Amino acid sequence: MSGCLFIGLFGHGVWIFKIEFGNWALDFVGLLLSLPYIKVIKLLKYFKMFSSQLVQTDYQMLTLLKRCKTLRTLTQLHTQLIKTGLENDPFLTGNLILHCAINITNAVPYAHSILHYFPNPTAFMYNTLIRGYVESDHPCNALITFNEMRRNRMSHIVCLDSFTFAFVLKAVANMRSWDSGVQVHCLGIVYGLDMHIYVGTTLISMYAECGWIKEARKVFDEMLAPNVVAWNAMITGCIRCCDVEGAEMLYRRMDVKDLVSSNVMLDGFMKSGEVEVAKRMFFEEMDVKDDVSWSTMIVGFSHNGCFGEALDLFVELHRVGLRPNEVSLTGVLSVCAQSGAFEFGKIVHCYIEKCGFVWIRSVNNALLDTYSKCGNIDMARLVFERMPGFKSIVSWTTMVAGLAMQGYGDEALKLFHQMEDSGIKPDGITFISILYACSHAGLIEDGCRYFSMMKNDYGIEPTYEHYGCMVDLYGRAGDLQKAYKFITQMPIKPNAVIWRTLLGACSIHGNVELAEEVQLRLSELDPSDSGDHVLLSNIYAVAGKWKDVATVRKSMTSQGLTKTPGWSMIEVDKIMYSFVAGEKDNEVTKEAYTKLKEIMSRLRVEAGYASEVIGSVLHDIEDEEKEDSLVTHSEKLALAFGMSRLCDGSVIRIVKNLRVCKDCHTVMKLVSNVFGIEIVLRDRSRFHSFRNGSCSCKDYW
DNA sequence: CTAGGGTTAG
Repeated sequence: MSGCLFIGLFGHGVWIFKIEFGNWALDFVGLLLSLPYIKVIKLLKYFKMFSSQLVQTDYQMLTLLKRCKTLRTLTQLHTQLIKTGLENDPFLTGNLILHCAINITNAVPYAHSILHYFPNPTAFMYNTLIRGYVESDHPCNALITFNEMRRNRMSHIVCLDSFTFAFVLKAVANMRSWDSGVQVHCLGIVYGLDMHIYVGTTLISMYAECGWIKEARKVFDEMLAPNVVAWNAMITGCIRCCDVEGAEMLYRRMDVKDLVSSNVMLDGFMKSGEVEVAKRMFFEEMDVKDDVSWSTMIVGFSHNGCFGEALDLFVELHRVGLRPNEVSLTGVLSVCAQSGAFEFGKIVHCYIEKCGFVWIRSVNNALLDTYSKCGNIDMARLVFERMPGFKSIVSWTTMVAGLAMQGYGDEALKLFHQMEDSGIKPDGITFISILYACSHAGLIEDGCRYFSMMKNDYGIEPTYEHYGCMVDLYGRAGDLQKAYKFITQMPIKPNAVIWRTLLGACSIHGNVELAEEVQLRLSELDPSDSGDHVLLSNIYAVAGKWKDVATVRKSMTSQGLTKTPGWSMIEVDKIMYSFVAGEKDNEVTKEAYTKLKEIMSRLRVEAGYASEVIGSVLHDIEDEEKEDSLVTHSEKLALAFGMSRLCDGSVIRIVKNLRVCKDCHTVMKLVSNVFGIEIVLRDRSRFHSFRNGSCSCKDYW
């Protein structure tokens, strides 16, 4: 109260005074108020001279404080404060809490203890502490602190302000707990702070984050004078709730647009899959672009599977003289991971080491994922072990998933226990990796145990993906009846993906009868998925039921469904080459075919290979079908091309978008033996490492 | 000495 009056009376000069001495100076205000204006100014001058020593100590302390990088050095400084009797200085203690809660990792509880022992904590201290909890692992502590603050307010110690509400609302948004959000909103109204522009903007973000777009819109519409930031928050909210059209309408209505608005729209178009709109109408038209615009585009391309465009833009970014930031780096690494661009990934890794990005966790996690998805588990392990600072849940889960994909089921489970020991709590995605590890390594009992552990010990509600893993676990192992029973007993209605998983298992184990029943369910849920029809027709083909094959294919044609074209990619000299089955009219493919011919004849002579497709079984299929079955799969072409181009001793790494077929799998095994080379093939479901005539999947995939 | 809107890995 006195502070407000003081500022009101003397304006600017006093404001400087306040900055220099902090809240601590307010104690003097009450004394000064009773004196005439001129005398106050004089007094102030004397006071400044007199207290310059003190100010000196304050600044020294502040400088020291900023140098503290760890909790250890900070506690030393705290001790120093206590020894010199400065511990009751609200300005210094406030800064101590700020530094502790914001700049030092995992030190928020310590900050809280400082506040706890401070006789009359200021609003600044509370606000800072709440702010610290927002980004912590437990944002709910922000709410607890908020309530503590309110209790103290009852005894007239602190006053809630707009900062308080802004931070608390952010915590609520991070927790996605809309009921607390509504409560805090109500309190904001009680305190008359809901119309504050900062609080209002945070309210919009909070509601949108929790999926309450209507409420967000209401706050926005009721704002007296929404500024650009508020508009941007509203547009972002629409995009979060998948309403790109609404976002675009708002964007067009804006009087003042800044760069952020355009970046939000870029992201919106990318998220809704409108890559061309983002590129042509926005990115290329923008007068001013910053690093966020570039990273948004690279990440957007990556999410939409436009790998070539993402890499081009990354190179372009260099060409125009800009430097990639951590976000564009994670984006480009994600492209390498998805496409298996191992060599390109290694170059990005060098850059990361050289430019000091190794300290950023998100970059490290992306790097880990890249090596793991490029089939180089040793490099992935290295990145994981050398990761600076603590390993986040993403780091652990990525490593577990990587091991699982390569078939190291036991090691994946061991790592999971290490993660628990290190105090990191697994979440739903961690369990997907664990269940995946179990199903791909044939660890059925373990899988069941982890599934119940997830529900009972961790209270994680299984999603479709978890159920899918379980169906896969039973199905892959050949217990189709158990898999079927599991589906019928699921507490949620099984979706197409679940049934599709069972269909896949039917295909592995050649169960025509169950496959037909599953197909019936699928035709109700998702009749237009060409993959299902292809799978069913393959099951018929293996069983020799050629008439049924023809029926399925005919019904596909009449529905206008076409088979998803299979592609395979291989990297040679940092260039990605992609092969599509049946394509013949370019030099690269011709080269691949020539080499393949040579390879296959050597396999026939030296390993007695005979194609599983060519033979008597084919005479029942129509001509078109025959041709389709005889078309060389893309992975064989990629293999041949790699063998023709890559030097001896290098590993052949191929990425395929669909699952590898049995014939290609056999060919790869034989090639690894006859030619003495190593092949790493990543298909849609897992990794296959071929060496000395056998595969790491032990023919279990 | 604090604040609201944009891109980040599993």
